[in-house]
Amino acid sequence: MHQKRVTLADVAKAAGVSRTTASLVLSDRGDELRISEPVQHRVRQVAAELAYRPNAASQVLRTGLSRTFGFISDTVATSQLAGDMIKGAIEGARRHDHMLFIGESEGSEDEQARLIQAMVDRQVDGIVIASMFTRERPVPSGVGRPLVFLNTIPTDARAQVPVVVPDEIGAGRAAARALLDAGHRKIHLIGAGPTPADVPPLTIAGQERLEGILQELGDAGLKPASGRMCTIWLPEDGWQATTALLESNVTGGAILCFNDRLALGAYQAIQEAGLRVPQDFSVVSFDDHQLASWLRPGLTTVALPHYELGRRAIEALLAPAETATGFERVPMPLRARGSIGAP
Amino acid sequence: MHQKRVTLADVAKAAGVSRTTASLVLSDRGDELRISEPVQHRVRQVAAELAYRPNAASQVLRTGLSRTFGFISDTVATSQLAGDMIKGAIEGARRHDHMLFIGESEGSEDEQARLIQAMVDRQVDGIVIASMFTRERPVPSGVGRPLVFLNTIPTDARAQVPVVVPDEIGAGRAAARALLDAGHRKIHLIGAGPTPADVPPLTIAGQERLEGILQELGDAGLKPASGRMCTIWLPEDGWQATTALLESNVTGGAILCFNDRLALGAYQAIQEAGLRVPQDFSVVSFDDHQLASWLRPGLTTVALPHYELGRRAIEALLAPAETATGFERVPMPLRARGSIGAP
DNA sequence: AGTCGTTGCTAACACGGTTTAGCTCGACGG
DNA sequence: CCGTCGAGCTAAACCGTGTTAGCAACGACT
Repeated sequence: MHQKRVTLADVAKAAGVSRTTASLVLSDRGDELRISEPVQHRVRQVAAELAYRPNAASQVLRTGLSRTFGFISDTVATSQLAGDMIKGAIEGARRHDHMLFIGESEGSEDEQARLIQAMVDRQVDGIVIASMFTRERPVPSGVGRPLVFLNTIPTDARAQVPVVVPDEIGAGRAAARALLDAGHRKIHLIGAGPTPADVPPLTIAGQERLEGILQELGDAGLKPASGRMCTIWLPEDGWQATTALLESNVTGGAILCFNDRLALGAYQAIQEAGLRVPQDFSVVSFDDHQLASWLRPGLTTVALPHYELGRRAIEALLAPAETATGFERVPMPLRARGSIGAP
Repeated sequence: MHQKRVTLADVAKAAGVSRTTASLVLSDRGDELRISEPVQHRVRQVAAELAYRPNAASQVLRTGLSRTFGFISDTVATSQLAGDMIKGAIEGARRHDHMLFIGESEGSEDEQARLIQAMVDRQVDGIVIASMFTRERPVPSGVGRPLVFLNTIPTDARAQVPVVVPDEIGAGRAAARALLDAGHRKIHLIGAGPTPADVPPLTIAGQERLEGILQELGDAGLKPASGRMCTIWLPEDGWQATTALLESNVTGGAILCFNDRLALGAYQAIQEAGLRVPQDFSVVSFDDHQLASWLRPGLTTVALPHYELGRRAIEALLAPAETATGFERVPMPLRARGSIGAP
């Protein structure tokens, strides 16, 4: 049972003014439209006493603005990464006094279209289309609302959609630099490399991380000591690649993994071989998964700024349409822990 | 700029009927109110041709129903657990053709009240109040919409709120039974115990898991071989407790950890002592964190059914008010992996 | 022939706000 | 004494749908 809500008409009646006046006062246009101070005060007081709350549906209907955003991701669950991204989006929305609709397309274009439709029906003020792993996707057409791609690159380069992505190239450089700074010259790659062609398909993150790594090593006149491409980046794959590395008579040096899960596998392989991090091998990776701080020693990793990504995507929705095009690359900060030692 | 939407009036005009007729046909009340078949057909066809979509704001205003739920959690980010719970809630909402608002209170009652207010303003059809770790909380008053507590217990027991929680007692029994079935008699607890009083404050999960464990052991005429309470359940704490256990001259047996993170710490301590899972120690725990499948050997754990929890909370919102009271305990299934061996 | 019931549709109001156009009244200038 | 102007407020239209009451036409029955 909904107890009956207090309406604007109730407030107006109790304050002895017209609905118009009450509306003007409560939307802070009282001065602009010359409502006297005493009347304004009375209206506000009555509204507070009655605990008046405007009916959002009615405001949406009239103004076309819902103070609501939509956030569609392809997968929410695969990683807690998503959680942080959503958290950032919620915070971004909150700052602008908006609420957030959330939806999950599970990678299906049809389901995504359905969600966009449902959101547009509800007059959202903008939609963020997010992916949990960086990849290319077509831009949905005819949405009629501001759109932002998050962690996703439009297939059609001409499409005028603002894009927010992590700076993976910078991250690659940062990871390599961390090892170089510690004095390492023999750097083994786990997950991709050693040449730019050795990258798992469809993953832009892998491609760009490798690009950054090769740049930074190149600047120091170096190349990777070795590289092992993994099609999938789970701990098991990291374990296999690292075990293979150890069996090739490598007993020390630096290992650069393309994500934290591969690094977990590397830790396991190193420990099972009776070797130690960081005394025998220095390890560095990407993502800053929760896991990284749990390992012994703590894993040094270049963090995916999920919270920032979510927040900035919402901000991008609100940018004026002219500004709102082109890429925003969010920096990926290095989280130094205990996994890097001297060579 | 929004291109102008097609309205019901446009459809009616194009089909040569009144708005009323169009409305009746499109809300499937045409037969009931005797609109002839040819007219119905024409209206539907025209609506499809014009890609007519009803304006949700207007429907909400008229009917008071928004086909929208709210989901408020105290923390989204701490764990990917939240991700699955949200995923379940989204799926539950989708099944009933609803959208989901999401909000995060960060544990603040004020912020929670603000979110509830904003959602009620938007005429949500119900609100789920979720917590990421089971605990007690007061029931917000005067919401005027269906409410469900998820993973949270009302402080005031008389409060008539449906509650959806995981069956932690059953989980405790299942974990203990898994070890008993493998033949273990010496079972060491990490995180809580050995007596019911040895539980970290404010955690209902800990209390109930312990209760289940003690019940199951009691049924077999046993007591825990030892127990170490940890105020916080991070890997570091599990490592310390397990290291202490190993230093007390225990060189084998079964370890029952109160969550997967503690179990990670246990793995680390065992490996650093030169011992092995499951040859020297069998390990079992709770949660089924992503981590559990990544460890070597895979960690046997009793899963928190986050997805189910989220889904059922939404279902509970839709249950008729009379039914909608009391607890629903969602079973926690055992995920058997490789961490249990013979004694 | 008049009454009644049925079929097939529509006029008009309601929902709760925002916004535009305009009304009233007193002061003031000519 | 009349016209003008600004201050301070309000009537009424509007957003797009759902819903109630009822109208016109027509055949059936008394």
